[in-house]
Amino acid sequence: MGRGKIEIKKIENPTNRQVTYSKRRVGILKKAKELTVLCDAQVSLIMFSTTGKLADYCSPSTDLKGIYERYQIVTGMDLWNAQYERMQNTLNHLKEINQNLRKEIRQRNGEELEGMDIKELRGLEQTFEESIRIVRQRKYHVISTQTDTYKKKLKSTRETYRALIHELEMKDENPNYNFSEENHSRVYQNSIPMATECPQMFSFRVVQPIQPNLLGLGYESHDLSLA
Amino acid sequence: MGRGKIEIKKIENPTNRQVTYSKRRVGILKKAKELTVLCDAQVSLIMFSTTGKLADYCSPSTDLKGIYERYQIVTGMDLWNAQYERMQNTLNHLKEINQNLRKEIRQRNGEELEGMDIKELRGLEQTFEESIRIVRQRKYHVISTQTDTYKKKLKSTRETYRALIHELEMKDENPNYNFSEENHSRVYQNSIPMATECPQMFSFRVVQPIQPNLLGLGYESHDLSLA
DNA sequence: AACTATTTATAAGA
DNA sequence: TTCTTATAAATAGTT
Repeated sequence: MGRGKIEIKKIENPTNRQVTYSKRRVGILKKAKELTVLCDAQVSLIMFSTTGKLADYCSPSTDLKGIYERYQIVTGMDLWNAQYERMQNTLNHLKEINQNLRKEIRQRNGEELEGMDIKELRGLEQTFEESIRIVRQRKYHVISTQTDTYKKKLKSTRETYRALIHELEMKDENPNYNFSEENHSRVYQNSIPMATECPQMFSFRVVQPIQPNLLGLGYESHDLSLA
Repeated sequence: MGRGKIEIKKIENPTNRQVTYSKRRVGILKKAKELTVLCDAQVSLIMFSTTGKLADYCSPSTDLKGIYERYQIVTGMDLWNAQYERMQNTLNHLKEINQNLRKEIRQRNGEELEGMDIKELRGLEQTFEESIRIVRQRKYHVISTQTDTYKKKLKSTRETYRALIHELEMKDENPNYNFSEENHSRVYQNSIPMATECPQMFSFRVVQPIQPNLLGLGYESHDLSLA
């Protein structure tokens, strides 16, 4: 339809191609609109030119999503649903795992014991016993480490103090006065309140029998009394 | 373009409308194909007639998914991504929760205690103590219930046995022989092995001091010795 | 972008 | 539906 008939194959001249695209784009859009109005049809038309420019039309009674969904229903073809369903499955699986983990935690909190028989209860009890043993071990380890650290700090402070006293002694150059061993002892005792610079420091005594329980269950008091 | 010019508005006669749709559908599909070939464009055309029949065309260089993805990129419009992203977020959130739950369980198993300070360790220990208390309580409850049940069964069995003996006595009609109270006792003792019909039955003794620990911590042995 | 000769699409009828 | 055909509409090549 024009001055001359054209063969339907790619127009090699880019300018020509672009011009033809512009003209025909308008034409097909008009056709799409007319089809929508005349025949009460739902139409979606999307075009990308070689240069990537988008032109589209969608009949006003619907939208792209609606068209696509209807397309899927009619064709049975699936563009996104597979992925969507896979995600949904993963989601449900994770939720299930979550439920089980929560239940496990609740049982470890001593809840939901109704369904368990004696064997299971004894197993749970033993798990707790083992856990409590490990936690206590760890606790003592932490305490020991901290106490050692503070002991070292204290020792260092004492040595610094002793050095200062010694220096003072030298500077005084008073040959008539000498620190006795006893005085030294007093000085060290006075230095003890400096430990308040380490507010977290504490000594502790463990209320524990000398002989460990021979049954190996070790149900002594594990409370720590702060000095 | 035809014998007469028509106004672009819905064709009310359904037959006419259907005929026009058929003709124009062919026309627009041809136009779409021509546009694709002549201008090297990417085209998607989807049409639903009033009767719901689908007709579509998609340029061979791509597919519907490709067209829609490109459409989304160009328009910035989002057809499914919002939902998709929401799911992805939920998924990640669930994964995170699961991680935390697993960590909690590991800590409750006495693993991963490295980062915890004394206060936290003491808290964990107390949780264990409480849990162990509840589990033991439950365990004793289950055992007591079972034992009661078996006691009742045993009592019932003894009564049945006694009744049978009594019946036998009557039928014998031997006035020279009577069961003494002593014999009765023996009979009951013999009946005890019948308890083996209840294989799960057991009596138990709790190794427990008469006086509870006054500190309220109750670290007695909670092992049960099966009789 | 406008023009216009021609081709193409299609409305109405069969 | 399909074919026919008169006519409207689209558009290729030109300006």
